[in-house]
Amino acid sequence: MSPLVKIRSERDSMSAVERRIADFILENALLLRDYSSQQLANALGISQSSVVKFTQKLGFRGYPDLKYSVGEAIARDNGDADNVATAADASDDPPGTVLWRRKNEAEEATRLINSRETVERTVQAIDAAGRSGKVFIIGLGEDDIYARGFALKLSLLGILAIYQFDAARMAANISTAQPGDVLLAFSEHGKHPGLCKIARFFHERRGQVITVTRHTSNPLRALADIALVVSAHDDLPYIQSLVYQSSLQHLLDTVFVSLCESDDTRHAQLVANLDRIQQTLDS
Amino acid sequence: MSPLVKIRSERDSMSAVERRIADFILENALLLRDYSSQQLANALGISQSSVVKFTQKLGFRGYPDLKYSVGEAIARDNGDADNVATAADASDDPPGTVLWRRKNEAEEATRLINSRETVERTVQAIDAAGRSGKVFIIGLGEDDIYARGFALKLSLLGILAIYQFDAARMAANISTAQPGDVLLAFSEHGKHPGLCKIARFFHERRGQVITVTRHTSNPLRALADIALVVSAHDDLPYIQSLVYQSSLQHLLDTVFVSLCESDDTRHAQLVANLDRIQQTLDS
DNA sequence: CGCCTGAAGCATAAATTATTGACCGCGCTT
DNA sequence: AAGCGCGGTCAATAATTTATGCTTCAGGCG
Repeated sequence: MSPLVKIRSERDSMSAVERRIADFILENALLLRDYSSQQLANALGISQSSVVKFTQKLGFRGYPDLKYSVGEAIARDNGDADNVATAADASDDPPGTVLWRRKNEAEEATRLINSRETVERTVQAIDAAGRSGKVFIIGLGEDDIYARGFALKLSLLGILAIYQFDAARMAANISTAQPGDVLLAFSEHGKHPGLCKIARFFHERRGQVITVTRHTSNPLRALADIALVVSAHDDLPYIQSLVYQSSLQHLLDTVFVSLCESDDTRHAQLVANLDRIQQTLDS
Repeated sequence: MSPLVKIRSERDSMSAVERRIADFILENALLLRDYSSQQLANALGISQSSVVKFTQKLGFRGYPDLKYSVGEAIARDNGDADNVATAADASDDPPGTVLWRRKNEAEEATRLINSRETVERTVQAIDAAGRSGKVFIIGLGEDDIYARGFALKLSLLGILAIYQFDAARMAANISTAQPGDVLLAFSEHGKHPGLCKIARFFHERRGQVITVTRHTSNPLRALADIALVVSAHDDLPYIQSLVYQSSLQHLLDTVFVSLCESDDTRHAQLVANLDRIQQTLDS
């Protein structure tokens, strides 16, 4: 039980000195952290032993025990209140805190708009393609590095991933596509005509098209069998760009983790690959 | 800030004994209530003074202060224990929620260990180099895409950034370095001898060396004029890797945003560049 | 190889906490 | 009214706990 509640409940049956101690603790619980039993006694003009006896009467092992309990109680009551409070006056936050909040909002929003089912279907499609076929990946503009990063990760899982950042070359690659293969197309605004053309072409060859775009209605997304979407907003364009990228990254990471955990073989292969890379790098 | 997060974040840069203390506290935070510094020392077979020094290094006033803080942290976590519990086994979280929590912890820890001052100095060094000199950027292994992404961003700000992912070529580039130039070296584990050699060489040419590594003590970091550090942990290696990357990204974003906001000219240039790119892509 | 730095322990000082025993005032009994 | 018991308080002190200074040792570097 909360020590503060306990103190209040017993207050009525206390002696005068004890009651003064009780009142002091109830009123200054926050300050207690910095008080030793001696200091508390001085503050009230009483002896230190009275303080200790007070705590023992209440059933604590001693003064430090009471102090610890009061600390817990305050923390519980405040819950995350003080986080919120300190968060409000942002001036002396560690650097990056504001940005971090923006990112969190966007990542959360992104999580909410991609249903479990969408993610699941994505994972299954890539998994299936990885077993018997190929995964084509294309990302234009700023998305290219994320596309490329994802392609690298897939290859760590033993999935054949073909990455291109050039629409024309990708068109050539795609002519080798088989039914069951997957095309992952990244485009923030989904407006690139070349990319749309590729998606259509891929679709004709009976491949599954997965698009990754901003959460707007856009031509590319309209062509998708599965559409992953990213939410990210900020008034400042350069912040918005960072926020978009981190949400995109998080979405991809989510898919990747699902993929890892969908299958023990893949998982084992990944761990082995990571180890190997680590050793190569450190040498 | 939560002492447990703090302990985790600093764990990497600790000595063996300190790390054992850290692990013990992280694993047995609940038992801490009943441990004096001496008992804790006995449990680990180390000296009591090591325990006290450990707490002081972390910025606490002493052992009781740490203990009190841990008590608060536990209480906060348990405070809404029912909420947490129901949320946890409600497996109908949106996908990616667990990963997101991991990332958040790591990003928070990373924010804590890079002081405002460190970030400021980094920004100023890059800013100065951007005006009258060059910024060299090298990233090996998995860090390369982050190094490259950062180089691209700098160039959007009108800062001359020279990116390489190859130690040998970078060595050649560096021979053109002038005093006042900056070298940004990325390496998760900071153990690559070639990179260290480059950093030393660069230092001789009176350039500022900024390193970005995991928050361990490592040879590369030791050579730095300014050391940015990343904290990231998870039991599963592939999760840890994702978490590391997102913390790294966030750190870089933080620096980038500071850079943007340090100067109106740069800011304007950036906005113009972003617009231009956008139009090019959508066409 | 010698120097330096930092980590860890030992011994000890300082502080905090817990207990003891004495004193006081109050109410109750005789 | 005097004596007695009792709870409450305190000063003194014992016990425990925490903090610090000093020494030693090991690893890195010139």
